[in-house]
Amino acid sequence: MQDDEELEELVRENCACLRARMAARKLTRIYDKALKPTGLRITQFTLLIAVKDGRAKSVSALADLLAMERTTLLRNLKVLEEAGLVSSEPSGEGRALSLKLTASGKTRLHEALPHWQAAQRAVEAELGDDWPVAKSSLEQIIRGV
Amino acid sequence: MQDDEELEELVRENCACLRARMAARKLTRIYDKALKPTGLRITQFTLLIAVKDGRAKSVSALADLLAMERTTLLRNLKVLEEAGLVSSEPSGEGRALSLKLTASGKTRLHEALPHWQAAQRAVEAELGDDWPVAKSSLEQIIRGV
DNA sequence: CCTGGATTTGTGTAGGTACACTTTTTCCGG
DNA sequence: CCGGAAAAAGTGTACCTACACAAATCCAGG
Repeated sequence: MQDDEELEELVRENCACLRARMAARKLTRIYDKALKPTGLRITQFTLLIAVKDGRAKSVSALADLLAMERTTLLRNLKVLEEAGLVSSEPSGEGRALSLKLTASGKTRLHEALPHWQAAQRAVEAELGDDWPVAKSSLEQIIRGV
Repeated sequence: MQDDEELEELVRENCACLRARMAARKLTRIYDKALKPTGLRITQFTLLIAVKDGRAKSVSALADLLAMERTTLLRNLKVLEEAGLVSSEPSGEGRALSLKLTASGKTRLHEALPHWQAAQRAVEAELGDDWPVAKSSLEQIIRGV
């Protein structure tokens, strides 16, 4: 048991979770702003891409792929379904659902891609040579922890 | 169309925002779980520490310090006030509010510190020598972007 | 056939996030 | 002194996040 003041200082100077959340907030604002003209948010945008990709055979599998709690994904998908961008139907395998983009979803995704690219380029330019290092660090956290 | 496929691949393999959000989600689940017995979440915990520290002279200044949108911070503070852990009153300087921990807030923070430390140690152990690098990367994103 | 465990999807509740817009207060130049 | 710019706090709406709990479906052993 050490001094509380010291521990609090340690939290301020070292907390991995605080730092990750701060970084996520900053980046989310940047990407959301860039995607604004398309009416999509970065979460919805990446979700559309993950659904189109189709390598996840169920909502549960997709949640794992996105390091997202399953029920969170369910709520996020609901928004996209109500917007007519994604459709879901029984896949025939177990109780799993099959997800796919609607025509409207494909169009919106197509329109959004350049806006994403602009944000991504701005971020990479800002970070310069440190971006590959940062990317690798983030992926290690995602995989490892 | 083929161009789009390539861009979508780029999003999956490279998006800074997606990676930051995934990392934040993973870490948040770990820290929230560790803090569970205290009834605090990691956001509330770090907010208590930031308030106790007292180097922010207003809610707006505190928001900047935490890379958080001002109105988000307002809502998060409201939860802590209703829980009786934080109190706010006019500071006398401009329209700014003065924030401070209640006795109850100090107690809860004291109880939570060891739980935070356990989570932090686990994460640092998992990342090993890469933790300093990851930390530095996150801080660069927070500052730079 | 059928039951019990494993897998998957769904709901209730609660908190975290932020944009657009508004309201309140202060401060300062004329 | 006064009127407007600047700064700070507050509200409406909508979406993101996740735990606890429940319901539906499938599959293997009896």
